Amino acid sequence: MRIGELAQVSGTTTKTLRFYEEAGLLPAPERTAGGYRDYAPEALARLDFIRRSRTAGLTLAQIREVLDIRDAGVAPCQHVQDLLETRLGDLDRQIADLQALRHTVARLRDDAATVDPANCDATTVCRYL
Amino acid sequence: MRIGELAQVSGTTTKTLRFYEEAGLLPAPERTAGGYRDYAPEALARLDFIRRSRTAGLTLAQIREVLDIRDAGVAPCQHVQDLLETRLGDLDRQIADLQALRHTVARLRDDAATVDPANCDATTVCRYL
DNA sequence: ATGGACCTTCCAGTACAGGGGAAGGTCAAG
DNA sequence: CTTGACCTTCCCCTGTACTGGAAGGTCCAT
Repeated sequence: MRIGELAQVSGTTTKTLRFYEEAGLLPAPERTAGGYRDYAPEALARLDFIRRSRTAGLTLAQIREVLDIRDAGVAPCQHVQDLLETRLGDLDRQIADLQALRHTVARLRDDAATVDPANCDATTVCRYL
Repeated sequence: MRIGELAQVSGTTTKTLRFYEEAGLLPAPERTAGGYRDYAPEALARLDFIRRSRTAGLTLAQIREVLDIRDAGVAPCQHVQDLLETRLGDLDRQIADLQALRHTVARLRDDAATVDPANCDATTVCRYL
């Protein structure tokens, strides 16, 4: 399978595939006589895994970790569980931070909405922020 | 006031102050005979505004917009209200996205937790993702 | 044999908000 | 007079996940 075809069936781009290879997420494939990359069908499953992992919010570095463990011949299940657990903690923290920020911004907006703009003057920057 | 002192009282760094000047957030200050930046006390209020705006999640580009309006002699109140409103919408969307992702990841983790790792084999990447 | 689609490598840039460090100038104290 | 703290400009680097484009090679049909 050539790179363009793999890009199409995996729903990505040739640029991304070369980038993943460079980044150590995809093994370097065989080459044809003419120097073209020639992917084995397994590459698609690997790309699906990468896509699903990205959807779960894992970084490429984290995905590479999992793939490296698998490539070493070990089932990465425990590592994946740990990663998901960590990711869940990150998400909870991130959501809590954003909600706190939302309260702050909502408060600022409410304050700003109750004031007659005619009372503003340009010499101070802006008292709402 | 020299740059190091302003950095200290504003709780930032000299690098950041030069960067803000370069980015158009801080006006170029006077220079001493020796070529040192010599800030007027007003710079501190401006930096406080920038800090508060950053805390509210505004980007430097958005803050620059507000400051430009003010520097043109117009009270930027309405603009600030609009920005805060937009920012609130962004936050709501971002929080909703993260919560959806949290559900997905929690589901993945729960699935992963109920399975005996001994049943995993290394030939597939990992069926949890 | 030639056109066009596809591929190759390599270099550079995107957005964000600065940080690191070199080479050199300034200023006050000792 | 020299030391040390502070300042100047300059350019490159950080991390994330790609994206764009140039110059050139390959392959297949016409």
